[in-house]
Amino acid sequence: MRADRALRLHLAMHVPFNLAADLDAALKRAATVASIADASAFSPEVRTAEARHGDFQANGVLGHAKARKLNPRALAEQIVGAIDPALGENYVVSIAGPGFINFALKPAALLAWLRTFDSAALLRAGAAAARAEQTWVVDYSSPNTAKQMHVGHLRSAVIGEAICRLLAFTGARVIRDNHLGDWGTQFGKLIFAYKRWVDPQALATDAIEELERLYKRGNDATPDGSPELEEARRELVKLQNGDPESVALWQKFSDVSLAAFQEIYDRLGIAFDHCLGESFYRDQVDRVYRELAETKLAEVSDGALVVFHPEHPRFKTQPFLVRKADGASNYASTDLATALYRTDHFKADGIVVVTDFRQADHFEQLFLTVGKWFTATARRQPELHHVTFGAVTGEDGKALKTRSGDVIKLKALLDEAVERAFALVTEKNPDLTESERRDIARIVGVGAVQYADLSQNRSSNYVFSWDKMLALDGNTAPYLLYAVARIHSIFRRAGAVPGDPSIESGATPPETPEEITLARRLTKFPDAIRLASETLRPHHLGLYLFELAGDYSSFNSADKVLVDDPAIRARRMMLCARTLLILETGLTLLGLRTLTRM
RNA sequence: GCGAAUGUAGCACAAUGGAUAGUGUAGUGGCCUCCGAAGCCAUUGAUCCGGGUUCGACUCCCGGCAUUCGCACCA
Repeated sequence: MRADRALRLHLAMHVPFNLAADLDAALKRAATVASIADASAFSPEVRTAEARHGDFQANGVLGHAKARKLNPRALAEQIVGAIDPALGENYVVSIAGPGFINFALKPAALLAWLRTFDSAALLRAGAAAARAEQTWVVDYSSPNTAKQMHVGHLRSAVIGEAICRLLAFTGARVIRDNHLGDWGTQFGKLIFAYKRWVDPQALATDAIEELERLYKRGNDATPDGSPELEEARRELVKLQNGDPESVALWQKFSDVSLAAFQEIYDRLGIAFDHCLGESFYRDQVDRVYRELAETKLAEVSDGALVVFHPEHPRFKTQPFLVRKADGASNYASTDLATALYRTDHFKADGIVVVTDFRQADHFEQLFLTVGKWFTATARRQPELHHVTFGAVTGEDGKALKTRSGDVIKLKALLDEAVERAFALVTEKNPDLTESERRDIARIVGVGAVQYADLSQNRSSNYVFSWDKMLALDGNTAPYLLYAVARIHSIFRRAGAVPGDPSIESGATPPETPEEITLARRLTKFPDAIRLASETLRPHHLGLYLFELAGDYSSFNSADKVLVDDPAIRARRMMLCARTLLILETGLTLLGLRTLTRM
């Protein structure tokens, strides 16, 4: 056993995890060896190729030659001639078209890669170099307290969690921070309403529902200019001044809300490290005002403290309002304090905020301000990313508003998804026990909802539709999970454990077209991870997994796994085991749960 | 008014400046005596309009058109 592990470690040192990155480095070395013009500036630009051109292609020769008035084909030949001969053992190298360099993995090289990366730990070890030693804070979900989570809250939670898992897989220490909307003017109205109309019975049975009712009633009862609004404002002042009764009520609202949110998070597989909402920063904004004033970044305009950015076409006149004229803070104040806390306290190298695109101006102004502020005060500069997505709209194209009455609660959405999945699994697999079918329905239903958001990149608006969100055909969670279940089924039938080295030991290199296509796809996993994590766009991984599942299905239809020939059986078992490993690893990275039968 | 995002087959989406723009769904035609047909194979069909940059543009730049959103004390 120990010898076997040592052998695999040895192999891992000699078989690169990310083949594209390895080829890129090899071509740079070759360019130096060949002494091409400006070799140090040569960027090979190796990327995954379309299958008909091989496995990887280098596009960089064209640009390099063009810029220096060289013949691109001749330059390509020069570089290819200087490639380390050892590379030729693994790839068929060719020059095509105006000067593309193509690399096609030989079957033996495919086998070596598949043999080497045979566990989740090795995949993780291969990917973890990208962000080793880095700390990233991810700010996502971030609902307002005293209201239920509705369909509009889904995207931030689902996309944010997938980004957390991708960052962690690529080596980062990830801090999940739920930046709750738990402070502000709405609490004056809520306390006002609570004191008059709370229904203790309702509060005991469904607290968040009752708080939401009270908030709506409080809002309706306090129109502009009314004495009731004045009363609500007095309640807010009492809360802000630390009146014990008010603070106790506010704390109760927060506790009730968090408990309700947690039920949703549990179903989505989300566990926050911190829930540092706006209230957490209420004592930290004075320092922000002081520093922005001292560094002359902020000025007083119409009584408010604002920041302008003279170099920016729009923000030279559109102010970033960091303190209201009445002296109160707003979300710019607390977001600035939040950026400071994440940088100073968490030592963040990167901060990711996941919200809908309507807040793009705010975050652009925030990041510009933070950059100048931290420069002026000689602080570290974390990478700042605003990850946006389109708003959820109704069929009419209008945004679903919180107060419009017909919002869809997240709890109801998940329930409906699970019910639909249950009906489907019952139809497809009536022999399973009800308990098994319930378990499967939870994974398939919730996964379908999660994957609906993760399978597309769109920053355009998301038109809400039950049918679209819960679709079970095509590039969807059920299709991916079905592939997983079928692979498990083969191992059950064979009485074998996926990944057991003894069933793969006699494996020969892939031979049939379907085996080769599948094996080639498996080696592209590192590139999919790289792309998804660098761009903070999980759909790149989702699309890869869908293509992998498709290649597996074709293989599964064309090539029988449990055949008598031991070499063929071993290599097909290995292909099944690796497909399973990468599908399960990838789906987990997207935040989905997987299953063994469905 | 200023600004941003989006615009790809009937519908829904993909394409990190690269080679003949990929997929799903719907349509059409095949495949269950065969490890799970929630599947596989084949096939029809598209870059909003007009310029420009580039060896090469869905992608970058300029000008339109359409949809959605933002723009001083909500978050």
